[in-house]
Parts: sequence; structure tokens; C-alpha cells
Amino acid sequence: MSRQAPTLEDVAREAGVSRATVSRVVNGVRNVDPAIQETVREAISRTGYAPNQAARSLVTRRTETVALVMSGAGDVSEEEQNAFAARVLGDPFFGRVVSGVVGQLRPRSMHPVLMFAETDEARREVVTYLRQGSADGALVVSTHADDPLPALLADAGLPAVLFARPSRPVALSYVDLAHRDGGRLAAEHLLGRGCRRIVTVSGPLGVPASQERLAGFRDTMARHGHAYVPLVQGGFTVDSGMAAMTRLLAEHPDVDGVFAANDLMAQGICQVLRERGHRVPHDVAVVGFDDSSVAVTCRPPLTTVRQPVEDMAAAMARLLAEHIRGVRTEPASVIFDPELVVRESA
Amino acid sequence: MSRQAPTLEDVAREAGVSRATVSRVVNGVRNVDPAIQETVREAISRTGYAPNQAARSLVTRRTETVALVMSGAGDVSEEEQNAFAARVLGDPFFGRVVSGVVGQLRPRSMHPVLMFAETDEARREVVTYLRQGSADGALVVSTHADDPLPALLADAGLPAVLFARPSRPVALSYVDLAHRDGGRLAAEHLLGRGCRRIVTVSGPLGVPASQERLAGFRDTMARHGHAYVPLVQGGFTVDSGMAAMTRLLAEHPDVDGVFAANDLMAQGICQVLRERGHRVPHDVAVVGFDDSSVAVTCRPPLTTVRQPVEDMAAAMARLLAEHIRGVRTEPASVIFDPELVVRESA
DNA sequence: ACGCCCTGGGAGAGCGCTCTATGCCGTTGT
DNA sequence: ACAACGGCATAGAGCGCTCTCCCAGGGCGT
Repeated sequence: MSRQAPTLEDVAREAGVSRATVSRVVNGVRNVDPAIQETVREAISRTGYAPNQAARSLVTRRTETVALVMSGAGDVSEEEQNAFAARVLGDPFFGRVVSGVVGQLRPRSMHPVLMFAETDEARREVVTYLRQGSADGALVVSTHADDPLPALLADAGLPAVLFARPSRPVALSYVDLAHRDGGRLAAEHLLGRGCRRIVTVSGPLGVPASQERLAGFRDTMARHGHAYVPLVQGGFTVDSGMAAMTRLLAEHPDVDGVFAANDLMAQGICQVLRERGHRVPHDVAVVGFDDSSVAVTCRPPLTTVRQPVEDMAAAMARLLAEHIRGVRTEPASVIFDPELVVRESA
Repeated sequence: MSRQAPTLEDVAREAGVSRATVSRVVNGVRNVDPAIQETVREAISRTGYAPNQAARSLVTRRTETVALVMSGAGDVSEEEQNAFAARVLGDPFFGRVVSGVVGQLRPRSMHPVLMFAETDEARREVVTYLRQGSADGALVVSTHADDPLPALLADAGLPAVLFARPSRPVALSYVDLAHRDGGRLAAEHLLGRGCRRIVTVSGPLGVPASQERLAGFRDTMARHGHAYVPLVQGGFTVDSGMAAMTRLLAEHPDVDGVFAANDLMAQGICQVLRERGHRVPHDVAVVGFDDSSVAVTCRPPLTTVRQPVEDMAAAMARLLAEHIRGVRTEPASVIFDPELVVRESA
């Protein structure tokens, strides 16, 4: 640590002007004589001045920081806390969110601080963190439908934007996908390929997104005469996909099409199918959901319903920035359209 | 937004004591009468007081925040900036680092702010961020050997801890793995299994870790009479592993053992081998490196050299906390030992 | 009984910045 | 020529907190 860092005062003395003038130059406020501006700039680089963020925040009441919260539901046992972070981080979904958020925050000189809120305790900490003014607002990605965090945030009157519509209405902005349309796209593609013995592996049915994907899928199937589609509920993981497919195969060995509610499960499904001697897509066509990185890595590469996560995350950051600046006061929602990406699995 | 947030002053008035006393209670400083402590606590919860972090930081010169920087080398074109973040986030390695860091930071009530520094511009911003006092120190994970960020940080006298020893010496603490031993473990295992026509796919040879893994591997092979081991350089990605294996197979169709410098490449290698009709591990044994999540997901599950990334990241956070607190002033290094994890691929 | 120490609490001086109110000029209108 | 005006810079009042004195009072030793 070098000795005392230079302050505005030091720069002002060096440049022979007042603190206020230096402040104006630093913040790019008009009404400063160009000649003086130059003098000040020189003094700044000569002293190596860097404005103290704490002092600035104290008066502006802004930190240019937002909390990026991955929130789970209910209480989790002590030991599982780290597991939660690990699980979330392991999902390619997370990286896409961060990537989209960072892309928007950066040009605004804002920074994301990462938080995991899988217990009530942790959720209280998030609220406190914001109430302390450590961050200007929160971007919340919930892994469970009945996450209590959004309500806590709304009650505290803190700026926040959610990924996905909350199951209980909350006065916060959110960004979401037209999941129902996604389910429809999957069904249409499978039917269009000529599949007739179609089954599906849904996500956890407590999650609204899972319900919607399934509903859109079923409605479309029904409209084409398939009143009943065998279903097994999965958990959005590779393992759960494998387990689900194993069960479905036992009851419906002649299956020729599968709709998986996400790519991770689709991957597990492909693996099980291959091990059981079914060729994908020749014998069984598989459609995933998300178009995450595994869709490309998977053998065969997955035909999947694209969810533009990066764009959605970017929209979240944009909305939050507007709320923070006070440009937007009422909650808003932005719904994105899914898109079918055809690769080899179907 | 609720109206004006309560301040220390408000709580003091409510409790009928001075600001200083409330501050003492909030910060858990000794020498406060239990009865008064109780009164103050009540006043705090009645007013819903939350200390203002900016004001606190202004005087303590601490933010309880650290920058978690993923840094690349040299300059990257504008368009590639987002790609950099996406690439880093896509690697399972990243999640493990975050998970380990968060695990240590949390009990200390510290928070990580995520930064990507793939251009000189971005690196300057990181330094400025720290000089402004927005964060107390930095945890740096470089993706390239000649990353200039560590030197910038050291020159500015900012607390920082690196993942992996920098290629040019820098006066900063770092955490690393005994990569050489890892290479040795892989060689011994392959030889112990009876493999005799062994090849290897290294990481980028500009990276010290790649060199070391390779050196340890080669030395051990040499010591057992294998003076020459065919080598192709990879790029730590699945694709590069596939490409490398394709080339090796062309020149050495009778290969019976492969050492890959990381799991991602090992996965690509297994894929190519399978597609070419070689059974793993029956015909060809494959050993990876890292023991990342793909080691388990891969078919077959990978025998690999475990790098305890979470523990290493935790050690980084611990070292940084010590530097920040001033408990530790001299740079230190912590070297972890690799461990062979035997699964099915070898 | 007196002085001393030790504990618990208060007063007040900043920390470094922003921003409003104010003042100084040179210029313009009449 | 004088008032009015507008551009530029300064003075100074906080923002909310911590922390160093300092002081009051009670217990104890001699």
C-alpha cells in the first residue's frame, strides 16, 4: 500500500482551483473553461488521482453496483448451501445469464456482485445488503417457483427485476419466455417429422415455466388428435432425464419421439436411448429446450427450442438500470419468443 | 422507495443514547451495559435501521467486497469481448472457482464482484476500480500465461491473489497445483495398466501449467523407457481434443493409451475414439486432468487427475482476506497436491 | 477518608465527495 | 453610463458513519 491516496483537495491545490471545479471536470459537467479543464486534467494525471467511491456514494446514494442473485426456495440444510452454489454454477444456464447481464452493465460502468440465496437467512442478507446501499438494485433468478425473495424485495421497495414471472403476483418487473409457444414448436416439429408414438419428459411441475411448456406441447398434440401423451416428470438435470427415459422406455418400447423440457434432460435421454440400442434420430427423434451449450456438445447435436437467455438477461439489466435511474417507475414485463433450432436429433 | 432511511442519529434519539453508543452496539464492541444494549437493539428493530455502507466505508476504508477477475491476455477485438465472458463462463472450471471463493467469503460477510478483463482497457478499469476503493482486493484467474494484470496490480500496491504462478515473477501471493506430479500420476497409471503405445494431448504450451503437466508426464515415461511420446498440442476445449486425437490416430492407429491435459479434451478424445471404432478403455485407455464435472458426465466416466479447484479457490480467498486485514504482508504461495481418480476410462 | 484506576458513555472531529447558494466579472441593452 | 445579465468559479454545508479523546462515577487500596 502506497501512502495516503490523493484527494480532490490535493488535485485542487495542485491545479490552483477549488475542489468544486475539479469535481466538475471529473464528472464531465459543463461550464468549465477549456483552459482550466486542461490544467485540472494535468493535475489529475500528475497526482494519479482516483475519486473515492465511498465518499461519492455517500452523497449520490448510488454505488453503480447491482446484486445478481441466484435464489432457491424454502430452507436448505446447512451442508447443502455450498452444493446449491455448485449446482447453479454447473448449469450452463447460469453462464448465459451472467454473460448477458455483464454485456449490458459494462457500458454503463456498473458491476454485478454475485449472491446465492438458498435459505431464508441468506435472503434476509440480500435484502439487508440492498438496504445498506451496498448495491442499487437486484437481478433475481429463482430456481423454484415459490421463492419468497421477490416479495421481500418488493415489500422493501427495492429496485429489482426477475427472470421469469413469479408464481404469486409481485409488483416487480420481469422478463420471460413464451414457454407455451415453445412447447407448441416442439410438438409441431415432432409431428411434422412423422412421429406418432411421442412421449415427453417435463420439468418440475411446480415451476410455471415447466407447466407452460407442457401445456403448449399437449394442446398442440391434442389439436392433432393425440389426446394422451405419456409423461414423466424430470428435474432439469442429466440424471433425471436418464431416469425418466428409462421408465418411459419400459412402458413404451416403441416410442419414436421425445420432447424434453430442457437440453440437459435431452442429453440424458439420448444417452439412455443409445445404450438401449435406439438410434437418434433414426429410431427416436428427440427435441430439447433452451439451446444451451450442451445442445451442441451432445451426440447427436440437439434439435431444440431456443430460449434467448443472453438477450433476456440483457433486458433484465436494462430494465433494472431504468428503475434505478428512476426513468421507469411502474413494473414492466418483457416476453421473448422461442425459436426452433433444427440440428440432428430430430 | 420508502422515504428517508433511518440513520444512526434516529436510532440514538429513539433509544435515548448517543450515536456512538448505537454504533458500538451495532458493531458489537465491548463496554456497553447489557441493559442499554437491549434498549438500543429494540430501537434498531423498531426503526428498521440498516447502517449505510458508504458512510461506513468512507471511514473504515473497507468495502467488504473483493473483485473476482477472469483475465485474458493481450488485446482482443471489440466483438470478442462478450465471447470471452461466454467462453470463460462455459468452462466448468469457472463454476468451481466461484463456488470455492463464495464458500470462504460468505462467513466473512464479504462479497465477490465479477469482472472480465480481456483487454488492456478492461484491465485498467479493474485497477481503477480497486484504487477507487470499490473493492478491497482482487482474486485473479488468468487464462493466458502472459497476462499483464498481475503486474499492474502489484505495481499499484493493491492486495491480490492469483490462481497459478505467473510466468514472470510478481510480488503477489498465489495458489497452484503440483502439475508435474499430476503428469507423473497419469503416466504411472497408464503404464501400470500395461499400455505401451501411449500418446498425449497437451494444453497450450504457453501456459506454465500445461508445460508442467507435460514435463511430469514425459519424465515419468522416460524413466520407464519411453524416450519419445507422440504429442499434439490442444487448446483445453472439446473441439481441440477431437482435432488432436484425429491427427494422432492418423499417425498412430495402434495407440492404446492417451493422456489428455484436461477433461474437456479427454471428452473430445473419447468421442473421436468411439466414432472410429475404438472401445474405451478396452482398446484405448484415456486419462484426463482436472476431475471437472464432465469427468462424470462423459461416457465412459473419466479416470482423471484431480485438481481440487474449490479448495484452491478457497485458499485464494483466505489469503486475500489475510492480506486485506494486514495480517499477512509478504506474498505467499500455497501448492496443492493432485490425486488420481480412477473411473472407467482407464 | 482520600485519591486512583477502570468502566461505560458522550461530544465532536473528521473521512472525501457533491451540490446549492453565492460572488465575481465582463458583456450587453437602453 | 449604469443596471441587468449570464458565464465560471468558490465557499461551505452536509451525506452517515467511526473513533479518539474526554468525563463522570463507582470500587478499591492504603
